[in-house]
Amino acid sequence: MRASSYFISTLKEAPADADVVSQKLMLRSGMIKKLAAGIYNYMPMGLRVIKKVEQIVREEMERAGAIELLTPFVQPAELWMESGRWDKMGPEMLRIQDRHERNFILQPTSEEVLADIFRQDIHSYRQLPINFYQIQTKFRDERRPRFGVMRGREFTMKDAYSFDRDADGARQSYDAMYNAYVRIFNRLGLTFRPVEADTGSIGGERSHEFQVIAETGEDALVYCPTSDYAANMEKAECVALIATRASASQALTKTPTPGTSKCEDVATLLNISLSQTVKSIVLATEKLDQAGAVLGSQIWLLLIRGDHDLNEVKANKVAGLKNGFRFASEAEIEAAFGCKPGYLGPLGVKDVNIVADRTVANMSDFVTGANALDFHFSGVNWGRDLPEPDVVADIRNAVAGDPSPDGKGVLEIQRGIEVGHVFSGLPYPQAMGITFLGENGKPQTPLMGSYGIGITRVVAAAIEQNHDERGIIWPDAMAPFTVVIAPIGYGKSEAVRRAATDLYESLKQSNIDVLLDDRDERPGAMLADLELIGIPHRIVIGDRRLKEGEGHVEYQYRRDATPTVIKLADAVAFVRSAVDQSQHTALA
RNA sequence: CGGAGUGUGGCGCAGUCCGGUAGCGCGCUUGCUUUGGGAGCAAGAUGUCGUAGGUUCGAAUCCUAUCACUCCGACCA
Repeated sequence: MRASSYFISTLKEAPADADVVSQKLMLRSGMIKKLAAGIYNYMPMGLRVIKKVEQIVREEMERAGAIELLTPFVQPAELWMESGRWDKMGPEMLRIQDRHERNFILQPTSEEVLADIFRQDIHSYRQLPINFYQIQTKFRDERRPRFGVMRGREFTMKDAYSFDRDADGARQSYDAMYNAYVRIFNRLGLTFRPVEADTGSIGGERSHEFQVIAETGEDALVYCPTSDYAANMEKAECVALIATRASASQALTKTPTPGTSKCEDVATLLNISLSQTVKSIVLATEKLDQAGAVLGSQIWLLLIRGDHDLNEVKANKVAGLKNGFRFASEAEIEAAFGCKPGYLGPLGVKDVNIVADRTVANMSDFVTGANALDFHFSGVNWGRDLPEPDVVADIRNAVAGDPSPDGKGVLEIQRGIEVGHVFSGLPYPQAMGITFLGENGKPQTPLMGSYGIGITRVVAAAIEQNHDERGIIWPDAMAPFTVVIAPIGYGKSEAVRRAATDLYESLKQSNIDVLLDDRDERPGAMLADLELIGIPHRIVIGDRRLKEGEGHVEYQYRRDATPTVIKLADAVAFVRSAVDQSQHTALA
């Protein structure tokens, strides 16, 4: 491609509303242009990158045996009512009406439509397993779109849906997608980590997220450097930090702690470790009668060690809290504990369900609120001072230094950007009453899995992970152009023009995706543009080097600090091997 | 949705408090010079000051409403 007949549109300053580096660089390099909140034009340079990601995804989906199709962006509401998600999804799903006031949605995902396709066209176990995928625009009306295409409302996603006749097949389908994802992100040249994930509101049994490692990532990943354990924060299991409860050694003491309601302050005041304190979190659930009317609220007291944080996803798994909970109101707290928040504790409470974190359940001689303003109890011991907790559960967030749940080391935490997610055991076939005929001639329910990759988010995540103060540093596989030829004085020097054009033609013939920057820009402006856009391999051709010996040019990899002088005659071979080499590095 | 803030040329901003007919930098156009890291000089083009209403002799500026956008929080297959 010649730059003069292409469209390069860069900005020196990023628009004021851009706040993350990938968004700024995508806007400045002319990859995207904002059209509305969370909705972007993909400009030519950006679309090239997206197409390259899509191409790799397609190749690996096909290799894994998935079959491409395309479902409409606009879908009828009926299917979503049938699965129950019409009510469940909330305002995040954009609903529209046609001229006859029929309800439609803009698809946020396509489980229902794929289940419907299965219902119409798959009748026999002989047709299974099958896996359909598409690369399609999605719309999720995020409450607060931000970070450019990282959390846009409209975005491009690859979504695949597998159907199997039995658990064994479902496992194989899942593994095939998992392995395809590993291949995809390796080929894209990204540093990433698959982590175990909670299945969340989509439902299902088994789930992994594929996270691109980046300090600016929104998700916290918990992993064990000495084993293959990795999970996201919501899911990461926390074992009890105290193996067995020590016997009581202190007397129960009511200690004045005026004006100190936080665990940190109490620990400082009493000159004890924060890990000797226990914090109280009060939740409420509604008691309903059979008609669903609210009879009253049930109060729950969750106990977490002072230096830990509550994990609400885990709390949601505790029996009795599964159907949703809320934080108790101040009035409810005063009614149940006879005290304002800040000095709450599990001693002497009635009609409160007490849930202790695994670690808390094994603590002894600990400190909690005394349910009296400005007082805490110290030397608290289970069994002696209060009954054993009603429930012991893992309800806290992991912290760095925790033992790995596989017993093979110590956990660390890093941040990531979720770019892919695989699920198995989805409930939609049951919800929609979908069956096929099994070998025994009887109807069976297929096992469904779904597998997403946020194509546009991959692009942003790649930039978050790979950039410097000058601009983007694309991995070769996603770069809009693999190689750029930057002639100095293209309009003036016949020698430069000829050398640049010859090299350009030769590289094109070698099937290398090459851009010839024949805009005749001044060198400073041209090189700044090319570095901003992030083309990984660059050849600079100028009279100065051409006149040296038999004629030299400069090669520079985008990450290199200084250029390498090479012979013009060797340039094609040199670039070809440089491109080969960096692609192999990405795969290693 | 709660809180905060911003809308002035393609981008970044000043002007608003204190009303007097719109300005700066970048970019863009033309010419000349320049050409190995975002050139210089000269001449130019580009604005319903988000929108609607009001106050006033006069509104970017004051008042009211409205829309859009952004940030923090909550939320998030």
